[in-house]
Amino acid sequence: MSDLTLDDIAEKSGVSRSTVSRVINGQPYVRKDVRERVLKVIQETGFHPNLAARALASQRSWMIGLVLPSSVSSFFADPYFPRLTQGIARACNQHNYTLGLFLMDTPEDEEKIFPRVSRKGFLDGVLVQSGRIGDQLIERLVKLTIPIVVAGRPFHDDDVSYIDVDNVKAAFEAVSHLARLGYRRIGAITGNINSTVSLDRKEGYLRALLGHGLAVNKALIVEGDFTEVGGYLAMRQLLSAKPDAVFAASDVMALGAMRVVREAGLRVPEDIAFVGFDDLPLASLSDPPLTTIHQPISEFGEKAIEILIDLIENGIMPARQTIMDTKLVVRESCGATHKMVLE
Amino acid sequence: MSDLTLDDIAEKSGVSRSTVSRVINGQPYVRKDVRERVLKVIQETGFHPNLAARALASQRSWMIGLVLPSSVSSFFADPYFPRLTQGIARACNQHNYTLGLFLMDTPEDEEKIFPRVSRKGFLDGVLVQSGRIGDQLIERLVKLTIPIVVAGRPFHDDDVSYIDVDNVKAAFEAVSHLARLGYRRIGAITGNINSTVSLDRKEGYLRALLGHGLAVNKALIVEGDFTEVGGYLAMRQLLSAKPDAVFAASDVMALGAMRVVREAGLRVPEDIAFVGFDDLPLASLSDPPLTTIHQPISEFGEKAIEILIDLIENGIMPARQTIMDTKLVVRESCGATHKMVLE
DNA sequence: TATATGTCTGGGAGCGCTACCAGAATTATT
DNA sequence: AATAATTCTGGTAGCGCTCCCAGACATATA
Repeated sequence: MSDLTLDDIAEKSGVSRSTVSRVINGQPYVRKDVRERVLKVIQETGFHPNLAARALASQRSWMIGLVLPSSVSSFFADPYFPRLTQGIARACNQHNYTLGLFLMDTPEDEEKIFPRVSRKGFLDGVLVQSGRIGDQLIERLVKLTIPIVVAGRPFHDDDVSYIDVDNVKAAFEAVSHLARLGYRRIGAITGNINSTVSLDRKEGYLRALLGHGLAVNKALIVEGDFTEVGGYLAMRQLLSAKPDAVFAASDVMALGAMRVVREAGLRVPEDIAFVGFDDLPLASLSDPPLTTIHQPISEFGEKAIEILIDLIENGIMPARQTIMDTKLVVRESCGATHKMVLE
Repeated sequence: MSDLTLDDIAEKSGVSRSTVSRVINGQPYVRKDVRERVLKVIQETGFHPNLAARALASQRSWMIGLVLPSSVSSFFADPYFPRLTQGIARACNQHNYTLGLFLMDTPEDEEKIFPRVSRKGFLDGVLVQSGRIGDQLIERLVKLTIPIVVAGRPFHDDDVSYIDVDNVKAAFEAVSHLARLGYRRIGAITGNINSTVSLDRKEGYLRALLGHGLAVNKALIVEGDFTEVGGYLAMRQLLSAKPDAVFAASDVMALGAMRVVREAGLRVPEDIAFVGFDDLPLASLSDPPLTTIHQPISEFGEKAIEILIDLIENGIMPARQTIMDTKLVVRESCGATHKMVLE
């Protein structure tokens, strides 16, 4: 198809290569009729400039890398990441960037991919998902001079631009909601405790207990791993501590946990109430519908890309932190409607 | 970091740029000690060749595009696609290709992205997800001379390399299994009927009925859309036709459908048996565990990439069709174990 | 009319590689 | 020892763009 070059188009439209370049890049200083003539030739021939050549000459690839570290293995177990990816892809399209996907399965993958990400002139910027404690990847990437934005608060957040939701506050609200409904033995199923998300949500849980004069009971806190199975296993453990309500750090885990309750012959929310986190479409479809924290996942991705592009196009500025809002969505699993009916 | 060029490395190791290039690309005709010397300098400096320059000079970008047409809107609704993407990403890493993700939300996106995909010298090859009938995208891509592999049988399958599972056979087996268990009123929840997957699975369903002397009843066939909500709605419609078993064209739809059964106060499999399709992790965790057709999703993606790379590296050969095997996984939702206990 | 200011256009250098070619150095063959 | 074959190395010409500069042309200002 487009084996044509700028010179071919130049010749066909009787101008110089420079002028064609100007037309293609929408630059000023081209007479109107000339511009139209060139545009017409481009249209007719179906010409598209060679991106490799453009990237080499302009030192810009118009490509953004999305890096998902191997430590975040739940990518495809948790619908969160596909949704995030979707938001990111949409934003990239909108801004005419191509999205490169760097999905790492294993730490060895990381070694293999790192050079590719770090090559100068290959990526204009990188969006990295925050991983687990001790993960060196982000720090290594930050050391390169390449523009970078982290999705989710990284452990060393000094001097790194990142975007996150206020997990502490969100969890605080979720658990406070349960406390206000009168639950006294509120359990928690956390995510893998080696990530900031998990730590922050746990922190919110603890603060809420404190704020409502409830004692912290270690037996009521179990670590999950953001998967349904993880939620299931955690809940089996939690059951013996006899919680009257449970805050799960993700909807998927809440669903797994609720399965345990059902299998034990107990009811949600009458015997054990639940609040989840994410507000995936699943949440409103579960039985009973799940009360949860709504995260604007897709917008989160879009915003992340916008920040990154700003960084790319307007240079390195002091690292910027962006915190997005969440919202408690009350459905039936927390027993709020149930309780109101009773009163 | 790597603001270095080949010439810098050449100078530092006292050889010419050509020799360094040979070393980097593992070409022969470099004296052993020279090679080692150069390698050492590369290591020490952390040099990585500029990919844009390499792509321009060699006319190879080492980049593969994964194109998901807007008609496949269920990218994040259905865990199938994330899993597929994972397999694809893994294979790309393994073969040192970078994966470009072209996720189209709307038909307008398609217009915007198409030029980017078709640009000569930008992508070495394209893997496209088969879309819906009338979707022009694949045909447009095929017209370009770029190597292309379609995931899922396209409508016009002449002269296009594609990879798929034998959906007809798989559905046939699933439904035959139900028929053998003695169910007589076997319903079907199909996918959007404008795609080959859906048509093929429906075809398999019909053939199985035929093969077991069961009448085809239009009221027992309802169109879904591969989402849980779609399955839910389809089942509500299906319920009045009083099926004793249902074949759902995806696990996710089966799950939605089973929810209807539960809400109607009926039991699975005693009142209505179910067989799904995909064998997602969800399937073994549902209540009851779902009998389903196992697809090797991740391997499917890997195989697709391998075919594409072969196409890229060894030139255009006659279009190749690859069909992968599926397997019926019997769990409890079909009532097989239940029936055996009764007998 | 002469000069300044602004608008338009083409030429040429260069981005950092690969690939080809010619010649030097080394080894094998007569 | 002379020649042929092979291994090794550097020089050079692009790949297809962008970007800068100089000059042509058009319009505004004195």
